Amino acid sequence: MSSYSVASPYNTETIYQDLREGILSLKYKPGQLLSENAIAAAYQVSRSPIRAVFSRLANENLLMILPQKGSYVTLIDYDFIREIIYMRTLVERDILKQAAASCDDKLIKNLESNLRKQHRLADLGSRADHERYYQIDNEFHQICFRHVGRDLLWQILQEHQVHYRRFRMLDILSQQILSKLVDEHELIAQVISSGDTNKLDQLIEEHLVNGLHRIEQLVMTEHPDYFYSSNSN
Amino acid sequence: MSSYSVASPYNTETIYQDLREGILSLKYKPGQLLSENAIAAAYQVSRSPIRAVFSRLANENLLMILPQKGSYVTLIDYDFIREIIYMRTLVERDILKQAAASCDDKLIKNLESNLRKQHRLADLGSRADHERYYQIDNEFHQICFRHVGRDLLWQILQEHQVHYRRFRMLDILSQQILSKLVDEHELIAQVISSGDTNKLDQLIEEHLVNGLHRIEQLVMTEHPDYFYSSNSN
DNA sequence: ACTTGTACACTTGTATACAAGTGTTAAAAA
DNA sequence: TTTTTAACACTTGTATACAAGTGTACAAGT
Repeated sequence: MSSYSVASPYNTETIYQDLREGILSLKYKPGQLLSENAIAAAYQVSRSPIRAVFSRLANENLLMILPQKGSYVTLIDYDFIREIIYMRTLVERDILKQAAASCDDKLIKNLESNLRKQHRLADLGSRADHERYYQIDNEFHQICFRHVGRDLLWQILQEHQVHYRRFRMLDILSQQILSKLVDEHELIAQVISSGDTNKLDQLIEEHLVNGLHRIEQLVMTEHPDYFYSSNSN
Repeated sequence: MSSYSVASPYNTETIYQDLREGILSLKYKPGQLLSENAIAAAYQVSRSPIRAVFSRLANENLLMILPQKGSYVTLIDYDFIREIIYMRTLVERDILKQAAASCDDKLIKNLESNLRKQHRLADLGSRADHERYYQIDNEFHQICFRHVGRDLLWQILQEHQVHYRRFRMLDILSQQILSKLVDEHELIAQVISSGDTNKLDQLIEEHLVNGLHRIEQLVMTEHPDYFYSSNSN
């Protein structure tokens, strides 16, 4: 290594995280071309580390590599999302029931703290940072998983549901008003602390499936070019 | 390309599938060293395509690349398995209930056909092809998913539960007698066709969790070097 | 005007030389 | 004998040259 001026300030793992986060946050749009040379130049490295990164992204279905043509950010698979939501509903239902059954002051305190954060952001109206809201929304659910000792499952779900994450991001970004989402979380928290698990089934179902309807009606008309249906093709 | 004698008979995708299948079928043992040069030589290609493959495998947590040291087949994460089984139990419970509710002749015919295959293999005793049994076992569950219109979810679960697959393979390989597994499937099929969904919850739970107990008692003592616990470390 | 063909500027795929870290082995020094 | 040191045979990481396919732009021919 020639000491200075040649070495890139980025290491391969950082570049991978960067690109991945860029795709998941919709900074790189579904369908967009990502060229090895362009990315390599941007990060001041050769194509070698970029190719390793591209291979990983392609393997996660975030990038589609077409030999001799180009590499493109994958479209969001609508059918994929539907199945993930079905699974998430089943899991979340069970987790939240357990949380309600073993609810204590600590859990209530954590959930209320999270809800305050959600309110603070929602109160900003259109000036709210929607990406930040996504994080806090996620945190709400994670608190429940962690409370019943399933933090690892939460992490597994996160890592494996990359398509779902882009869908959620798009859903939140297209929300004019965040308060509706906050209200749903508020309701869930109430049910957990009151232990009234009867209402929970329908509540969770609605909370997760609502997003699917919103996407169907609103986003599919605005960004049909972002989506893809593996069944209809 | 110099026409002949130089080009490898393998393409990169084939090599990837090969190595992946090798790891999942336990042909490559957990903890075993896989060197880029060795694999490259075996497939008569340079390190470049192998590195791409290794990157993908590492990203799926099937290979651990230690820079300047070597690349090793990952150990099976015990805590990971536990969480996957928890999730699988929830999903399978719901799927099988739906299957029981919408049971028809076609479903019964498919399940019985599958069970006959299981019996044929189990009757061979110790001469049975255990890897083949794994496939048929899988097929049994897939039939149920497909019947309720969730074939895509089945595929998603398959792709994402690579650790679980190694666990199942090890479980089946260590079974002296396959008939116990066949009996469990037989019972599940009966419940589906009879529509007696009350027993289903416990049945599925046992069917999936039994493997966990078997591994705890039997395999952990025979192959402790195959396993790893992310919680205790 | 239309068609055809060619050159060129892209794209990813592969092979290879070298960089740099690690661990072992064996020889040399204490 | 013990310790230290140096050489060597590995490992993966990076940069680079070239191979080969694709699409476009533009000019020549019909």
